[in-house]
Amino acid sequence: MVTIKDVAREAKMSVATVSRVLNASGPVSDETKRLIREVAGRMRYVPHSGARSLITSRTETLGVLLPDLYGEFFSEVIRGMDDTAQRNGFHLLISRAYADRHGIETAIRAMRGRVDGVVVMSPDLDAKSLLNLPSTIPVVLLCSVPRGNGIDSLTIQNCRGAREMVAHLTSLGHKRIAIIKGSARNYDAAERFRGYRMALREAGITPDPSLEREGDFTEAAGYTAALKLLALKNRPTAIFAANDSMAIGALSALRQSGMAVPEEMAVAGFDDIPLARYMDPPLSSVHVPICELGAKAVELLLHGIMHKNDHARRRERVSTKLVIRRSTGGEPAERSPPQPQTLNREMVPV
Amino acid sequence: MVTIKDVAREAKMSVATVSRVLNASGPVSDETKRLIREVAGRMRYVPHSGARSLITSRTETLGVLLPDLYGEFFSEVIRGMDDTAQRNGFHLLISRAYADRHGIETAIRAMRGRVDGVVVMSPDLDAKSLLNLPSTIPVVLLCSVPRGNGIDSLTIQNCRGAREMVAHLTSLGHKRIAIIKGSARNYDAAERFRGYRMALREAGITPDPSLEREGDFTEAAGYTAALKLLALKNRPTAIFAANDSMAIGALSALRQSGMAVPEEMAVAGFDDIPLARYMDPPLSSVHVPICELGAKAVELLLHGIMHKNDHARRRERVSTKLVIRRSTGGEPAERSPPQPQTLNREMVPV
DNA sequence: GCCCTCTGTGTAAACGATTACATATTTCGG
DNA sequence: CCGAAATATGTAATCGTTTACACAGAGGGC
Repeated sequence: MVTIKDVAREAKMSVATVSRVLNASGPVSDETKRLIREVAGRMRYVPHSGARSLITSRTETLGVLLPDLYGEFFSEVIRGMDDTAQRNGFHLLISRAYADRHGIETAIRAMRGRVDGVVVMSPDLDAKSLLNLPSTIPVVLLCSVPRGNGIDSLTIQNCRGAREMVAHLTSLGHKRIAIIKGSARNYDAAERFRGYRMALREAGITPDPSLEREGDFTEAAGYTAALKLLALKNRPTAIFAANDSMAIGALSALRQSGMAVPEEMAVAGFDDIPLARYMDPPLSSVHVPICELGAKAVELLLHGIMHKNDHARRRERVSTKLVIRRSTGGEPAERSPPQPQTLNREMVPV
Repeated sequence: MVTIKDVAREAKMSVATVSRVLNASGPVSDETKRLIREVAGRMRYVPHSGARSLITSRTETLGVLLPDLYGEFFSEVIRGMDDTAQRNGFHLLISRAYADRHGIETAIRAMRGRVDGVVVMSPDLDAKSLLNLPSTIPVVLLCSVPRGNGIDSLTIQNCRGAREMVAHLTSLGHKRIAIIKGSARNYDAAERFRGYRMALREAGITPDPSLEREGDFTEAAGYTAALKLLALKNRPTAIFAANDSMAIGALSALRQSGMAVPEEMAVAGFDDIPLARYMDPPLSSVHVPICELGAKAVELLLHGIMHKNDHARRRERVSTKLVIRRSTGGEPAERSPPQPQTLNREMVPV
């Protein structure tokens, strides 16, 4: 492996000068610059990042700690992160970890010295412990309960998004709106549920516990929950699933049971994954700009790193957008005069 | 930041002894061991990986270079990689890069000194340049054209999988089988197309260019291609899409055009993403063990690292599995006596 | 002609770990 | 009871960078 010394020897210069050229620090004559660049390029010299980080105590690497994520969400959030990181000359060290305290602490430990900061996604409601993370380095909490102790955090506007979708359903005249909830201990899930309840209350509807089903964000859970809802003697006329995967599972169950969507049952999801529009019928959903979420998280983190973490703590949220497609129809089972529609509509592409 | 010196001072021992305890190298008295472990734990000492890598010239980090990947594939492959890496005490440095020569070389360059080896996924057929990678470190090529120059490679049994699926369709009596191809310059796509052609030939069917449609692995492409196929005067009776996303797009198009699947048109995909079984009708597909693919890639890489890359080059492939669901039906448009069914069947879950 | 400020370059001390070698102590066979 | 072998610990060199400091020469104001 060629080192800075090799380059210096070859160029008949000292290592200091080579370093100065390559980091554009300090004055160097144009001729020397040219020479050293040429030699370094020819020898394919790349500085050893370990040695560099030893002296500068910067690694130019960001840690990313994720729980078990599936599908679209994972890839999109990483895409956003990597773009922003690369643009700023940073690398991404990615690791999956159990969401509990121990898992996260161990993982952060293991990253110490390898990263300048960490994005932690720990959606578990019970992970109180994040309060006293070994945060000698900047941390950004992503889609996690925003803790008070001075850690930046970034979340989705879950509550607002859910509330808007359910409000849309009530505006269509639905009175019995079921929800398929996300995992019991999941923060996003809890917030979406809160939005659901809020919208019902605002529409003067009393929540019916039999319409509130447990789920876990998988298609299978949506499928099962939908069947249970159909078995009720007093059926709902609409189902709001806390994410698209469950909504798709529900659609599948309804189809098998011969229920017409949206005529007999309206269905809505959350996330707006690319597939949503290719469902039958195309699925109404709450759009989440996942990629942007990752990008913002990294931006926050980089800011924390640049300012040595002594800035006012931020608590940001990315906003969602209602996307109404056919699965929520316009004609609920129990009719009521159609409301004026101010939400943005979108149909299946040509 | 607490260093090994701090620990040594606190424990009233030399750094050498501390290092020996923490790395279990060399003889140390039990009492000293206990003491040092206690002190190190109390002080929350974590060795600086940069310093360590400087002297050991190992980073215990693996680089992963991926192209623009979407959805399931990305997350699954990373899951498999991370599991195996963690189990062996390694970290994952992940980066997206353009698939062309320059992009990959730059990315590998940027990783030098940070990683002990790299998994490169470069599905672009034209990326001949991979031949002379700056491979001072072990490299494993994933889902890429296997190059001859002594780089380990790991691919999917694309050709075989596609061939089996198309053979299944011909066995059902289909004579006019269309294909929606993957991206023109994509290796996996090319192989799947090869399998398609192979199966046709084996069934004594002459390929019809009008039934071979260009695609790019997106739902939108599948949607468009399916519409084009429907517009033909001499329509196919079955559509084989080179991946599930396109198959789903095709299903959507067929549905909108009022075509009954599988009665009027059979549809099959490739990948068997989780959603496949929740389609209407549930989508027949070629199952790819993506997670395992990632795990195997890392295993290969670790092997290369342990053996300092001087082992015989390997070229492995993970095998696919036919999953027949309803979208391929059993009754093609043009009847023929049903064949005995030896393939594994699977229906929508309860 | 002198001092001061630039410019361009080199020397050597960090950074935090590992480890070969040295040293001190104990164990033990004969 | 001696010397060898084994055990336990310390000293210091080393890895590849960056950078404070030193220094030499050039240019310029007085």
